Amino acid sequence: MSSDKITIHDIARILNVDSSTVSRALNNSPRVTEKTKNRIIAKAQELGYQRNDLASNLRKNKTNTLGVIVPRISRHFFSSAIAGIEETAYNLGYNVIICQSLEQLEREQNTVNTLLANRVEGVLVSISMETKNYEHFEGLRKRKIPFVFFDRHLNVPETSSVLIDDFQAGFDATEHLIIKGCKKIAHFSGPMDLEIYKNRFAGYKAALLKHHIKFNDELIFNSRLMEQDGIENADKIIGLPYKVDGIFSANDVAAISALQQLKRNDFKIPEDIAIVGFSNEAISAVIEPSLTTINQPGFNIGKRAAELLISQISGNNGSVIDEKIIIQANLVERDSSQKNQGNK
Amino acid sequence: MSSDKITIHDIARILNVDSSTVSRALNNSPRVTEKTKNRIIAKAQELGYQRNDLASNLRKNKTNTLGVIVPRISRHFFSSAIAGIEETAYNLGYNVIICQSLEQLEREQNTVNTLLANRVEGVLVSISMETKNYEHFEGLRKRKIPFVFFDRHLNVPETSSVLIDDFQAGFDATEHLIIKGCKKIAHFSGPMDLEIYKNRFAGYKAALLKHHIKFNDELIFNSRLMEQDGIENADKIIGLPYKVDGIFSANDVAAISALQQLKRNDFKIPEDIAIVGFSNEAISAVIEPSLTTINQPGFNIGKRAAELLISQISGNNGSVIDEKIIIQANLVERDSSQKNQGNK
DNA sequence: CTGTTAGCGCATTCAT
DNA sequence: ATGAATGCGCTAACAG
Repeated sequence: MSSDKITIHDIARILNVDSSTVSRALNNSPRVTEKTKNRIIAKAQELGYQRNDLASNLRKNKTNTLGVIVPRISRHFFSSAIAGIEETAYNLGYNVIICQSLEQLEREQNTVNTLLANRVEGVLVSISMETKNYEHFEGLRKRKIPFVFFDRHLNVPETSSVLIDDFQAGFDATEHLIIKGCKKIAHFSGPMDLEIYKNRFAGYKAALLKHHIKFNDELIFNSRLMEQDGIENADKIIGLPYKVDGIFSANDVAAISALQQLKRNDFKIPEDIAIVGFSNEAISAVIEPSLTTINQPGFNIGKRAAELLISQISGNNGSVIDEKIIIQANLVERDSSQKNQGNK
Repeated sequence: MSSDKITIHDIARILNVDSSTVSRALNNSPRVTEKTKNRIIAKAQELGYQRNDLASNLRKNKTNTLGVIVPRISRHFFSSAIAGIEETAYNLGYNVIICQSLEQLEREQNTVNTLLANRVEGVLVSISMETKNYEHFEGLRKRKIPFVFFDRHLNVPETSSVLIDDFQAGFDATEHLIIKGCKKIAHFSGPMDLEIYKNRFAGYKAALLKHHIKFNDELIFNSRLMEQDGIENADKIIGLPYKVDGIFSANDVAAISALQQLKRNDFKIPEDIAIVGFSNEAISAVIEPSLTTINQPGFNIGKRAAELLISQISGNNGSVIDEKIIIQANLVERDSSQKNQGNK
């Protein structure tokens, strides 16, 4: 009844064999007779034996575990990325420990230590908004634990990243607005320490340049792109002496709250103003038809990042250690002419 | 340089003390002189020592780890719940291992074993759509590992659950439509093995009864409530010989895809048809103003569930072991008169 | 094919 | 206040 704490020794004693035989049998070693193997497995099942992975991993000095650090698990982009990571990890026999930094550097540092203490064999990380340098990842390097950045990265030598092509996405977004006829295009930008926001901003500027539209510093609204920021940005836009006719927002949260705030002030979207914002699969499924979005392929990024990391762990990376994998984001314009939606 | 594999023995050797002293010092035991303690801590830091939690946990027979099983991490309700779980766990010094069942019973069974092998001290679970009985949780019970269901639960004796009041939510949703003037209200229901769908359906029927509207079996569309199901449901509604004027969908995914499909077929929402669907914080933030939603407080449910579980682990549950905590969901009607949105 | 022995890294009892 | 000895549960090297 009480199947509390059954060990291989318990099984061994009952069956009059040695615990090492039990261990071998349970690990399906070829060095045990089919007959005893079956006896052992049957008894183990009967007693409800469960291997203690702590002990096993300690002994083997191998955990088959990856660490993941994301800013916030409840952001859909990250939970999709985790789903992608898990799929790859699961198929390749790895477990995953997930940690949140909650956008705080200090917590990010702590999570690295937690992962280290848990002897993960590799780490996937998307840095917090507060993260400016990679000191706290040096411990991983020293211990030769490979790590791969995804989406939000730092330029660390000999470290790979899996990224969205943010420059291109920013360029596409802005050009899309220009082609629609917009002349005064505002940009909601994020912390410039983060490559992704820098690159999106660069894409914005490049598109203006290409189309001979003068860059206007007044139209750049820098913030942390939270819900409240979008509202405030919208208010500022409304307050400007001239008319803004387009917005390219570097994320969806601010884009959506700005959109709602504009509507509350009787702006018509997109007649008065057109918006492009980064988004993700869930939100873009329900978003306003008027809001063009750039799809962030979280699942694929997670998948690719995990594949890359595991290949580095296994050492079958043909000298490619400082690789940047660039994944294209898709500009998705939603309108009622889009018929063929939602198939599988 | 190579801070590979530093153990307490390494530190002990260098400092000419015993490893047990190092262990004590590193655990801030009062049984070591401040002086040696400082020397040890300094040296540990210098060498980049990191405790091996595998060994530590094995020795202590204590992992301070909770397991979480959810159907799919990328569904916002679940990732919010996980965020709530993590907050509580983090504050109380617990780690969390997250597993996905991907709605498959077999994977759910496997995850239980994985968690068992990892010697978690408690488990939080939201069951898959395929789960009909609790055999595979018996191993937890036998090992005296407490587990708590959240959101999707089974009636297991002596097991607590943290739930949304689905009956009430279903009732509110349906009554809302009736008060709006709807007479022919369709219901998109989910698998009836799951309590949540059963209860939402019961709430629907109760509201009809209260308002003397005859129940019509033809208006019940049972499915797994995926995107494609919503589209198919919408098509069926369009094909009916009489006019449906309201829909109560038991989840958001099907509600949204149905809504889009109806629009594509020139139905006006909500003039032709009104919809209430369960939803979550992210989606309700961007959802059509015309679509009334029922907010699912994922974060709070996760938080409460984790608190309950940890209190059971600690044994300071005053004999309350089979508790049902019911959390109210909020009906949120979105319309343009809603001014004061998005404030922190 | 199976048993014996050893030790992964740590925390803890008991001794001094 | 510190050291010595032990074992958590498991796997692996070496015997036989």
